[in-house]
Amino acid sequence: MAGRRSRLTYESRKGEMTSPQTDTEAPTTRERIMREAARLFAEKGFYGTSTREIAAAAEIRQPSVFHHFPTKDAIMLALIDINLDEPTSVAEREAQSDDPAALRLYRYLVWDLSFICRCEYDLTSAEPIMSDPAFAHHYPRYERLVAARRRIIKDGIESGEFTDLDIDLVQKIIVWILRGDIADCRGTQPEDVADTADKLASFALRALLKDPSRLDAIRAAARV
Amino acid sequence: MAGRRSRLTYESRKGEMTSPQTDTEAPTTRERIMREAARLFAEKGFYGTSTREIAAAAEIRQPSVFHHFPTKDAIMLALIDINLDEPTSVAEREAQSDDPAALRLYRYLVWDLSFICRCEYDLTSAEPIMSDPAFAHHYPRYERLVAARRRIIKDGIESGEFTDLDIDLVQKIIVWILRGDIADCRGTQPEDVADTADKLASFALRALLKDPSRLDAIRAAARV
DNA sequence: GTCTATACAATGATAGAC
DNA sequence: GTCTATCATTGTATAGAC
Repeated sequence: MAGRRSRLTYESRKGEMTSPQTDTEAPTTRERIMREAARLFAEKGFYGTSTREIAAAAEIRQPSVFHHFPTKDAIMLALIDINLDEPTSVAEREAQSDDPAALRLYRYLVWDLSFICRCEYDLTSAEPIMSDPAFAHHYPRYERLVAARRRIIKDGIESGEFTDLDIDLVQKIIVWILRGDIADCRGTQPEDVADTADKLASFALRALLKDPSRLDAIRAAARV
Repeated sequence: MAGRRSRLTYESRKGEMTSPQTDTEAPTTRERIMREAARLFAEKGFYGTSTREIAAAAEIRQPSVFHHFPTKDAIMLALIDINLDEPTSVAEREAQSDDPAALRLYRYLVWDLSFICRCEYDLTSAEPIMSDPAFAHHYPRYERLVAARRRIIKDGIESGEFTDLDIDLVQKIIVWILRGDIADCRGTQPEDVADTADKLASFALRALLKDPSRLDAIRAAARV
């Protein structure tokens, strides 16, 4: 049921999304530019990748890139959008839920970790660029995602489900795990995605839960 | 005793090190170049930082940089050295120890997390550059550090101290925490360093330990 | 050891034909 | 929508005076 709902949300948004995701149609030039740019940004960084390399990988000439994106920055911005839009929406929904915090955190983590690996664009470069002064305009958007995650952790500590740890430190570790997984999952098979997401989310919850034996019940509850 | 020993190792090495660390002497031009380069690499990436910017920050002219380093790459290589040399040495020593794996992992983590924050060069850029094909020559050196950490985790799982988790996944998470702390600790006060290192190492061990109530005993044993 | 001057390749972006 | 041709700028690195 939960899976069904998120799938519908997904489908209904597809028209306005920049990604074809599971479509079988041939990718448009714009999509090819984004895909190859994301791959190259992940490998050599945003500044280390030239528009000529992107064009070559997308099999067009360098000036043609600028027909689809006004600047090189705009390609990065499109990737940042993908990296922030849906994850923020899901995190905010979980932040407002009345379920136990441990269940909400587990659900969010599994969803985000899966999203990361299923996304056809390599988002490795999109996370660390948020610390780049040149892209500082997007701090406020990122802060919404941070605030939603923080809320869930805070609820868990206040309800006594989680050990009384430093909220911001826990928040940081969660971001590091998400970023690490982004950088790590390039090319992972769809089979392993759900399994890895479960293992990573379980690791975090085992460290957080005052009673780690609750973990299996939480995992079972999330599968409903 | 352990603290004394590592301090002596430290001091005896100082002559051949590129870093003045706790010295009160004015930094040499070479040190200033490395410090400012490290700071700028962390902010805008290796490729996003020009030798002109580095020179300006170090208060010299751009060609003067090339009197101290043959190429721009060589500045990065000097930072990679600092990021790998001592941590590998400490990890390999702990890998060969006969102490319980949980204690060895905790000790290594606290040492490395403290090293990261106490290092006067911002090593943020040195870790991810290991995935950059242009710096692939250093894979073998990095692999030694990875192997030593892996050994400790493996020992802990085989001895039954740790939950039976995927070794490589645990290894990855530990790297993510170390990298995250590197990127996070720029400008942290020396007071917080030991406390943050303990909290991060404790988080990892709480997730790993089959019996989390052992954590406080481990922390106490490491303080001897 | 630092400087000025400069070589020369690579960069992001534009103009205008097709 | 893609191309060729090109521009202004910035990049790393060198030569040689002081």
